[in-house]
Amino acid sequence: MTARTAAKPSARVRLLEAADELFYNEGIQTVGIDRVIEHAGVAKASLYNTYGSKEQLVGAYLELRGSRVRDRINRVLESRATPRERLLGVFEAQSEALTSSGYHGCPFVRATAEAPEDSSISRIAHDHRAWLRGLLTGLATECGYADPGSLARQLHFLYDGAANAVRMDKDSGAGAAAREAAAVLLAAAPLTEPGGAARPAPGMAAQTP
Amino acid sequence: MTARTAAKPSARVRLLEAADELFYNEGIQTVGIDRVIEHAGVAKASLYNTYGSKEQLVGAYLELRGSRVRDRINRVLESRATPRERLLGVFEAQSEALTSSGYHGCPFVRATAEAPEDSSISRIAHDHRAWLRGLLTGLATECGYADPGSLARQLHFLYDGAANAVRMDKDSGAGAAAREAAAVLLAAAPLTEPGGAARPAPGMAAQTP
DNA sequence: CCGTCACTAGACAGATCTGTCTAGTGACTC
DNA sequence: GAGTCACTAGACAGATCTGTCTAGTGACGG
Repeated sequence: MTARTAAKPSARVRLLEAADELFYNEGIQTVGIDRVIEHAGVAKASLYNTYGSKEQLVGAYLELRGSRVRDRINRVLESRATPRERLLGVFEAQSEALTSSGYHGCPFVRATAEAPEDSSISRIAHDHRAWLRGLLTGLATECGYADPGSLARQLHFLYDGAANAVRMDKDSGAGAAAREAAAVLLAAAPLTEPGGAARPAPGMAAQTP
Repeated sequence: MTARTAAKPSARVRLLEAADELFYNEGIQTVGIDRVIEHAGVAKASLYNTYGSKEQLVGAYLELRGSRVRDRINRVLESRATPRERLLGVFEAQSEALTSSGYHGCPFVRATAEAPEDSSISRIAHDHRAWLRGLLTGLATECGYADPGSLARQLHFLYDGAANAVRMDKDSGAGAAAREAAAVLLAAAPLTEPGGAARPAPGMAAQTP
């Protein structure tokens, strides 16, 4: 419904674009409604007619960010053949985003830092993180790792750590460095033994069984 | 100067304690001055006489948090003999903090997320991060790793990722998991070859030389 | 006894924020 | 031509925030 065929974007779209730009670049609490409507070139009543409240606009902004990230990762994974290449492909997709100009850290981490513990922001962030965690765990399972959950968790640390380093240390090579570290973890993680003993992980092994 | 011998803490101390508790638990922007002075049991004029502004009180809060973290790490490292044990000791010190009740993520990450890009908050966070990065790099150098800077960077990803997972996923075992991942990276990283060829890293090796 | 010092209690100013409400405009359809 | 729909412009209310200012209190030292 409400399909716009013409060239001029609707107030809803312009508001979302303005919110995306301002909330991501400057933070959610520090950007007021007036800034958003001014940047969108839209009346204040349009915002409250379409989104209802600032909180719901913030929710729409985060959903947009999340879907972009998921699309980007899925797009990269389509061109990867093996599960191992796809696991590393997650980090390559992230590197694309991290090295693009204007990257200022994970929008979910930043929004959650500004929000109360149990807000709708936390819920959206949690859903997105669960999606990524599930993706990593599934791929690790396909690879035949003995403990795909633990491996996915460690890979997730690298993923988050790299995003954080770009924001806090202006370390633009963090994505590539995280990919290298991920490759090391993949090479070292123990596989399930089908018949005999697959290579049993250098370093320390075996959780308490 | 201004040493208080008696039992009742000064307004300065009570303010800092209240700021520490409220800013860390609820965020900086969302906690107003009135909440802080009420919680400290102190008059508003006392705050502005001692700290001058909210921003400076926030700075004092972050300095306090940072010094506590550094003290905790240094204390653990004193009981570790080898450089490798000390590197892992950093993660063990972090695990202590991460599993203590009331941990809500890295205060620097959260404060930076709320602050403009170039504020005093960012400066304090940057200094603390540089300290940790330097510590990791120095220990990696002592261990004899061929590229201590890269290894320290990857360990830092794990460190930040674990803290983030505790906050965003309520993953209370993240600290221990990060320590295990760190051990794997340590075992796999190439050492400098003194005479012949030291074990040359499984997985992929060698940056473009 | 008197001055100093650290502090309290709270009114106040000025700014800013979210959200509501009124009035009106332009395009499109029946 | 009339009605509907999406939208604009901006005043307004009510709350909240930082920071200032006045007036006063109690302890302590010389």
